[in-house]
Amino acid sequence: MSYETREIADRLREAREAKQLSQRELSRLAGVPQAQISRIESNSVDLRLSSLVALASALDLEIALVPRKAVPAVKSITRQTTDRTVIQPPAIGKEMQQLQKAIRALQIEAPTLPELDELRKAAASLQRLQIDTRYLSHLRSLRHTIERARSTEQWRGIFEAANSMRALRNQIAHFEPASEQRNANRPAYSLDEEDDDA
Amino acid sequence: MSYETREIADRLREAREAKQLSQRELSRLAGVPQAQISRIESNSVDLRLSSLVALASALDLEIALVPRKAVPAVKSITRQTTDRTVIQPPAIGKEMQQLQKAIRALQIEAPTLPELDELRKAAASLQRLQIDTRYLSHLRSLRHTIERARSTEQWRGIFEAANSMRALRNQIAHFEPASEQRNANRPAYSLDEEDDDA
DNA sequence: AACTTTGATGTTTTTTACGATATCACAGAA
DNA sequence: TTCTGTGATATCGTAAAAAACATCAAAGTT
Repeated sequence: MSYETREIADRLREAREAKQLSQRELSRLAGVPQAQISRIESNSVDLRLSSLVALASALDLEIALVPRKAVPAVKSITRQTTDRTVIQPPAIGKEMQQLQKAIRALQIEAPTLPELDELRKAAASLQRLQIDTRYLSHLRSLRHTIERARSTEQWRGIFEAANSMRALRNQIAHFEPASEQRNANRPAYSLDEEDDDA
Repeated sequence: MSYETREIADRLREAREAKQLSQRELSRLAGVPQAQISRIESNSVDLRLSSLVALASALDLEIALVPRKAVPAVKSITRQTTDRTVIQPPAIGKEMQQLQKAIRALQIEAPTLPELDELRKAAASLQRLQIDTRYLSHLRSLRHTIERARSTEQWRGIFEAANSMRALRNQIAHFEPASEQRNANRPAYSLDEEDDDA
């Protein structure tokens, strides 16, 4: 496809990756088949507006028709508002991903669990800090706690996990105060979900 | 079609009308059949991205994927940048439309005429002022001059018309200085060209 | 090594936009 | 009135996207 559509395709992929979603997950959220998403992102189809809207809105984006003159200003605003994600060391990034995955799995299994929200918030809040690799084992055991709780259906474990996670967050925030509020101007949301679909 | 696409369709129509283009003219510019434009504006098709891009770019618009959070800011910018046109008294509006039509006709007949650009600029500049109905006859005779020049191919008439138009503009700007740059709250539409395609 | 996830690609069938063309009613202007 | 431009529709054939599968190789995890 043409060059103007390329940018749109790229923006979609970036947005998806920024939200740490796989094509399949996005597919579920947007109701667009994964195969189609792959083709769209590689700019090999002339997609219909309905598909674009579905994907965009699943990614918290909106389609705007902007006067050419306003494009630079809009880009600047967009950049400002765009996820400024804390970049974690690779090992930490991976582990956080696993952790999110565990939480998602839990959510599927026990969607009504009230502690679940706590857990998600704590994870989101943790995600916003720069985490040193020395906390890797903490994260891992945190995840194990969650997984164990899930498999045994001992929901108390979730409660404990949420507590430990908050404690960890506070500890990191305390020892590494510089990294907190690194994004002073904008709240931004790095990887938190804020609102998952149910 | 759905509700989110409605807005896009509306934006397209607004942009077209703000540029004083008929569906057929836009059709020519964008290479999209008039019938299709009608369907699109009435939101009765799920148009392909390529069509959207074609129309948008003919209308000097660009498609942007904006984070939800940034939407208000972007709207504000867009509004700011959007041609805010003066709302003329009906009679003046009609006459200005006729005048634009005459210029367009001329453009088709003698596209290479160098005075034509002058003429267009003068008309655009005039358009930006609030024109009192007492200038109606001026406008009308201005138009007649242009039409006569066109039919007789006496291109000198164009030159004169451009001059008179500039003079008229200055006179109005002088007697009605308050109305200049009176960008009311409503962008509305009305008439403005700002920059045409070449 | 066995297993899972991810993104890409292929196939088939169904749906739909698109382009071309032709009207049509309506509104203005001559 | 007559003529012209406008926007909305209708029909038809073609092309293409979309949906629903199924794989598959690569990379990662356990």
